[in-house]
Amino acid sequence: MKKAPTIRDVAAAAGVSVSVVSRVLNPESGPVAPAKREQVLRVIGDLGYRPRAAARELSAGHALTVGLVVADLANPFFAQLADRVVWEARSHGVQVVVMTTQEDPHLEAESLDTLLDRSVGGVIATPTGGNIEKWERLRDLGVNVVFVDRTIAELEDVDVVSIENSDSARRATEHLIALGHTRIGLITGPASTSTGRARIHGYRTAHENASITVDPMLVRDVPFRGDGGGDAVGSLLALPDSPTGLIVANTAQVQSSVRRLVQVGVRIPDDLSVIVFDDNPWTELTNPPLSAIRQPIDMLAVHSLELVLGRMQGRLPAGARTIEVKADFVPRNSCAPLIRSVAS
Amino acid sequence: MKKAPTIRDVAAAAGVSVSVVSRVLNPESGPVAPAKREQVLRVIGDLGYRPRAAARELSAGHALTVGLVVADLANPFFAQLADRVVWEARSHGVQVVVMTTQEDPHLEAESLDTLLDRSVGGVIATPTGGNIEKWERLRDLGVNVVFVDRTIAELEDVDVVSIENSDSARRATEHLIALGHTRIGLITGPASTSTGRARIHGYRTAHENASITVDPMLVRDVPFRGDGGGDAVGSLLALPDSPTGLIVANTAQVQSSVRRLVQVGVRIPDDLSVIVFDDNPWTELTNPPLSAIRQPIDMLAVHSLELVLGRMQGRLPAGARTIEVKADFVPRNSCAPLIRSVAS
DNA sequence: TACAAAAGTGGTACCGGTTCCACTCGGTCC
DNA sequence: GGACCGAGTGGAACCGGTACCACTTTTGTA
Repeated sequence: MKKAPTIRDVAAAAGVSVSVVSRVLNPESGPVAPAKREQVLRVIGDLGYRPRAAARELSAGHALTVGLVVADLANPFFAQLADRVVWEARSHGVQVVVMTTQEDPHLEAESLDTLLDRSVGGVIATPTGGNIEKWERLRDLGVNVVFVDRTIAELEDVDVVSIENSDSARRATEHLIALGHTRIGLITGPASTSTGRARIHGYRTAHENASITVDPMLVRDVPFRGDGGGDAVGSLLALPDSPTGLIVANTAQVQSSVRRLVQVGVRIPDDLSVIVFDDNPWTELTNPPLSAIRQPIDMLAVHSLELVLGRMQGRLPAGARTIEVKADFVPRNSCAPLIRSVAS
Repeated sequence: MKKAPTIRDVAAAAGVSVSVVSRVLNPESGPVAPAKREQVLRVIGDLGYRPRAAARELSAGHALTVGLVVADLANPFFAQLADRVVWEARSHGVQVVVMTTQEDPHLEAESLDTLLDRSVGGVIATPTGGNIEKWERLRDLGVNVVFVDRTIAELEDVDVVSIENSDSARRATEHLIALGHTRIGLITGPASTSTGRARIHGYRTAHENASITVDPMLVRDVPFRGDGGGDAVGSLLALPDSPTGLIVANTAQVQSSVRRLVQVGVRIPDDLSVIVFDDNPWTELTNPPLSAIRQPIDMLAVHSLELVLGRMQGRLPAGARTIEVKADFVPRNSCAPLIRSVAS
């Protein structure tokens, strides 16, 4: 087991001082005679020298690393987000430390502490909603925070990148209303989350615009983890006047909701028209292919990273920024016009 | 923007030397009087002191970090693997730096260099198959490498965790043979990968045991990325004597293969019996639900991390270890007995 | 009571970079 | 010819921990 060469090894081999080598490594930090630069670069190549990140971080006080804090990589939405963030980061020479919270504020707090130890320059996160003081502390210590997908209302001055949640929910709802549906179920994340609230809001707006009163029983804001989606489906179907349309407005709940629908033998779209939030490669392989709101995950990733890196390099004006990207509605075969079967 | 406290701040506030504080932090490194320990711990709490990882790494020479190098987090298999690895690592107080290769050896090489800069203590990877010298160099520099899912035959003395690839493919094939199928297509990863070869081997073995000769035209080892699966499906169906059974033996190819099958209107299982490798939550929501080989991803993650951490802490005997875990066959409704329709 | 061993403590070199400062050159300008 | 400049260079402090060593104070045992 050999030992990796250090900057002093390089300096010695090139017959110069460490200062010169350092200046070759960071060209902005000072002049080097062209001949010596060549010489040093050659030695670096020969020795296979690479600067140790830890040493650099220690003296710089912060790392060229960003933390990515998501709920759960088993959720394709977060997985794809992580994929893009890692990819974009790489092309900027930045590494990503991934942490998962499983939607648990305690784990989130732990993750943030760990990231702090690592002196990360920034954090991209889908916050659980708790840990308000912790996020503030992070920011006070100079860590650039960007919330993606969700946000925390109590926390001002934080950059946010999300989709137009309310608008997307409104459009999905309008689509079902236009097909004649008046009893539309909504399954979404807890009302304690920004996305949950926004999507309920959009759903309500569509109803108001069409002068339909919303039956509160049709709106289910359920926890992300576990079988929240399945249970919500169960109780919606058990209603005396069960819905003819359903919007599953959170990626984490789509699988369990659809599974339950399949289990109980609901025919889609004959018995129930369904629209789900977040398109992933499998939604078009289900039976029938599901109409979906497609979140531009790439855009979310690109903008988040752009913001974090921009802040880290101090090339962004002060003041929090909010970026909302548009989500597309992708019609497939899971929605049908309402046919009044018995009554009317 | 405040400045985080250092060990010297703590020492000063507690009226002791930095050595004492360091010993409180690392109990094994020396004794501390109980009273002073209390005192120091209180000050640490008050100040919210946390040791900087970079400083620790610099002096230790290696980091409490492992690199995870996978092809692509958009693939549910890798995503879930990453999820479990991150989770397990967290519970051991270790952070994970994730890198993706997109199956490109150049990107892989770049990733390895970056991880080296970070002085990671270990790397868990699904290698592309290239970069043999690079992997060796990594090992020579004291980085503990564990290959998961795949391996590189040319590289000895590397720990490997994988499923019983050959055996799993054999069982899937036998299942179809038992249903009367004799012309069974196989779509799998490139024969340059260990998994590709092993799965082809298992497929062959099942045929030999049943005294069926394998038509080489039925075996398609195609690239992971792009629409390799779809194209393979297309050409298999275009054969004059097209297969009545199909095994898609690689997660990365399942989606595109199934999509193509749906597109061209093949009826499953009436026209074609299908078995796919890797069960993910969506495979039972397709039409029909797909019979699958379920890889115990949790086990892969746990064992990989166990190996890496064990090596990092030097509590594992020398000599490479190979762990193979069993994969289950999950029968669903995508396989049917062969009914000789026209001939015979 | 004597003396060795163990417990407890502080000082400081070191890990491998970055950065500031002082210094030496040539060349330019008055 | 002396003052002044900028390019080019090396020395050394510093970032925040760890670990070794020397030292003092207990404690235990013969």
